[in-house]
Amino acid sequence: MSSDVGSKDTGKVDRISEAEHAVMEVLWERSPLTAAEVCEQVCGERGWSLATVKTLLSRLTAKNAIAPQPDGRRFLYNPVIARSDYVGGESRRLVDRLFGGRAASLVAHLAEQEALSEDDMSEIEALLKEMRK
Amino acid sequence: MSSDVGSKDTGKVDRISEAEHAVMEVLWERSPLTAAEVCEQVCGERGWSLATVKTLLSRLTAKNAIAPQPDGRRFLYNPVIARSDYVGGESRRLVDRLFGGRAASLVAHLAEQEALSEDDMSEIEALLKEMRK
DNA sequence: GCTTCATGTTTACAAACGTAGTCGTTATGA
DNA sequence: TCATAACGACTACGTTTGTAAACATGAAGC
Repeated sequence: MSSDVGSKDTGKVDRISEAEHAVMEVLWERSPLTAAEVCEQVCGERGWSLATVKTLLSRLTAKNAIAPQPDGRRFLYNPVIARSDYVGGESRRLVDRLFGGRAASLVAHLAEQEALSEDDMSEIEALLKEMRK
Repeated sequence: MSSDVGSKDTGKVDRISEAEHAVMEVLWERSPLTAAEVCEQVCGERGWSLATVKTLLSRLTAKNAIAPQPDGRRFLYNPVIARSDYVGGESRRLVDRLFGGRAASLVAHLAEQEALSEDDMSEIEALLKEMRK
């Protein structure tokens, strides 16, 4: 599949930038989509032009984050990496970088900063209780 | 206090990049420090030259993240922004961007990904219990 | 057939970033 | 007094990112 011997096609995905991430969110929400359809979802919100979306789709394709599937004249774009993988990776990066890899420290910090509402806390407690057994 | 009328000195701090953050960590650990001293702490670890550290210190100063305090021929650098503020900001950004602002979702995700050890979970539970009343 | 529209590809360009070298100046030891 | 080392300031340069225009090409209506 997709031979092309000699091209560097490690299955490894590059880091996704902020703008690129906005496009990924659209595709995670619903896919496959055309460039125009992606634009419909984000161009308004971010004040982008279709050209911008096209560029981002190209870059994401180059980064192996999405896969263009030919559909006549155009392409339909599909996410290649799962949202949960991305989210997990980013979360881990943050925890590693800022909390020495200790996830509990992150929660502690959020709690101290009052970043956690009473509801959040109950929810987390319930979650943990569930996890535990 | 640092009059200098006319210069754009909003107390607002710019976003700190990854490399810059490494320097901040050193200064948060101990300060004030000279450029050479900062280098002693990170140049080995990151394979940087002293020149690189000097550049980063300049940029951080321009971003109002640190404040150079004259000491004869040289400067001693101090963090201006608190580590907890930075950490809080970054955490919030992540939660907003990836979890729709719901911190509990982040914790849920970490839990599902087995990113939380048994110890982490106990620790968090204890923390929450403490917080609650 | 020819104009027009949609679409991917190429090129552009400024700002931010990572990484570092050079320059000018002053303290300092010989 | 003179060479040298230590510093901050300035300059440099390739890459990534944000944002988009120009271009080529094929589809589609007229």
